[in-house]
Amino acid sequence: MTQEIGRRPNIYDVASAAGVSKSLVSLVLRGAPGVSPARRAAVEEAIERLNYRPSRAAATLAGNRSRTIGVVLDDYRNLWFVDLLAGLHNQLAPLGYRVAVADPSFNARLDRTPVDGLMSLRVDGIVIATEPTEEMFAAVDVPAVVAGNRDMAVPGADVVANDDMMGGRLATEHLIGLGHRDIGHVTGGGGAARLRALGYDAAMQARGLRPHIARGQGLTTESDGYEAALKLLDENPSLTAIFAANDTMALGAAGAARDRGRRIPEDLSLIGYDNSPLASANLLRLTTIDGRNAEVGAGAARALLDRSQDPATQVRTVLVEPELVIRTSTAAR
Amino acid sequence: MTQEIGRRPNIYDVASAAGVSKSLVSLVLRGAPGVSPARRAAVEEAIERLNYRPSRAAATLAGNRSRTIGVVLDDYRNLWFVDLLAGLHNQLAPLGYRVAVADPSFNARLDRTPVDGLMSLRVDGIVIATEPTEEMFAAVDVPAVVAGNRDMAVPGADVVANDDMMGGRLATEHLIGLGHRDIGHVTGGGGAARLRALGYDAAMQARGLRPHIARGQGLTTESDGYEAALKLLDENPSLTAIFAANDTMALGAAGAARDRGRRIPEDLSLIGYDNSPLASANLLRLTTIDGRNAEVGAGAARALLDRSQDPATQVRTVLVEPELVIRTSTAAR
DNA sequence: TCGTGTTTCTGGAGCGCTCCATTTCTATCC
DNA sequence: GGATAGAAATGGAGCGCTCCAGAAACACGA
Repeated sequence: MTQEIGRRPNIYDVASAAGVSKSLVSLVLRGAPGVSPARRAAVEEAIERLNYRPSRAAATLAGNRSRTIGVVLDDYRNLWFVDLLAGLHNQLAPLGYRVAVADPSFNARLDRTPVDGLMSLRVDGIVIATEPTEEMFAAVDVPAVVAGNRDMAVPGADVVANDDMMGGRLATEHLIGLGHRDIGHVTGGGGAARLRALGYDAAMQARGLRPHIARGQGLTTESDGYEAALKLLDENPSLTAIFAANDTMALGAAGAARDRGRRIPEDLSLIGYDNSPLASANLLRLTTIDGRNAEVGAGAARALLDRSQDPATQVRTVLVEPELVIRTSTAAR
Repeated sequence: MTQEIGRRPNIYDVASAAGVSKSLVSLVLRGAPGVSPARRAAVEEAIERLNYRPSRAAATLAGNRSRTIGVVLDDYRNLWFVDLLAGLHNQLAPLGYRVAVADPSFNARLDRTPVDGLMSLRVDGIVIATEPTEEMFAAVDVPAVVAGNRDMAVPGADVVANDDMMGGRLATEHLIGLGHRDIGHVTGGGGAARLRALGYDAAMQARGLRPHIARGQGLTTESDGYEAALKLLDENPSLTAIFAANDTMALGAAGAARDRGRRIPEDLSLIGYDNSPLASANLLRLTTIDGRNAEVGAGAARALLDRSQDPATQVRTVLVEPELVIRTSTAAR
């Protein structure tokens, strides 16, 4: 009650306002069991009245853990991460964990990678939702999961991803099933794209069809998709279908088709990958592969929690089965 | 050097490894001036050797500030925030500030809004990049800026936004300049959309043209744009141009045009707003208004810094002038 | 009433830094 | 060489919590 003005209330102020000890306030804040309803209510009332906000810095320092999971993203423009985050959050929030997002621009002084920044935050686990590098893992001493990318094996890190190769096969077989024989593939940089291309190739070979693969200058952006699709259409005018390594590239491919006077799906079937918000847009109504990223996120969360319980558990690779989502960008030949 | 194994190194470990005091290590960590090059190098070498990562929790607690700016986002799918974040980051990073992103799902136990979570982080300033609510500001006692939205006046918060009304006028005048007279507008929920609609209306009235405005069920998503554009096209078949309140809605409108057999730009000119990554996609090549969100982000950063220097400065509203970006989705009538 | 076990509550120590007042070192000039 | 000023480096206090061992309160049967 002797709280000076101008100072933020702390746990002691709440305690004396509620007539309990600071430890009891701490228990209420953490939602611990074994607190009598009467006192819990008194503390909550005091929190409300004083407009108290707990200090996460103090909680992290004292508890030696932050109850936070760090996620490393690469590019906000590729929307596949949206479901990933949702899946992570849904699993983690009920257990009192928060999610902190770091992107590559996150780097501060003396940080080499975004992972360093997360380690400074003392996150209790890390989800790498981008192409991992050796460097990133140099300093990680908390459970780590690589999500959405099983190309690079990172020592000690679990992997949760959708089965990109299977997805590539699924997409290609869908086109073959529609009667297409001249099917091109637009690929890009990175491990996921490589696996999807492998799936495409396997499906084509299995039917004795000749694969046509093209990629752009960059990684997997819209303009890379545009560029690669143009190449494909110009070099193989008989192409009747294109499988793009992701929805963003499929958007680029759709642009290329338009510029070459090919209507979708009448003259050219187009299939993407990710089932991102873009794919459901009315302009595209893109048939795509749903990598079930919310599942991937949930799996990453579970892997992290399991490993923080028992750090010695064998490193696992969890593959989520992708699903074909049929819209109207693909049609029978 | 007597660092127990298994324990994370702290500032004392670094100090004794480098043969200096913990205070000197702290100075090096913060990049403070007045440290001799020799000792700085020794400390940095020790940091490297011990693989030391500073604890942000301890730094925040001891310094009573986090050197972090919190940003409240609403929807990752609307990509206008990408440039906003970049602008913020560019201004803030050189000064040693970091950016922490909170979205509405951020809410933890006892948090009413994402702002509460940021206050618990002890952020030094807050950028609201979504529709602000009264509730959000109840507990804010750090400098706050509303970015990209000047509809709702929040007591004590600066506002940095692009001039949505002027942008709406710009877009409409561009269409009028191309010879269009029957111009529809696709709008949505929220203050920015309202102002853009006002600009549209003003420009139409100024030329004695009759405005046609439609909106969808929801806010400003692709499907809202689709729905509203269909309404517009069906009710006013003579329409030759549509101005959509943002690029995402313009994508929806493009879908509606396609479904009604209207080619863009031959049969229908289409203009969006935001100059988001979507607008530059080859399929759309969307003429749009660039709200210069990087500028808005930079302005928000400056406002925050100014106000943290002098909390008493008059509340300001900074309007960034939007620019017309002409691509190929608009054409002369 | 007392003892015993269980639930609920408490005070002290300490997490790893920053800040600040003070001390130590270095350079310069007479 | 000694005085002085400025630059560089230091040690102590304290930020607001969590954790833990133990105390207090309560429940219930003998």
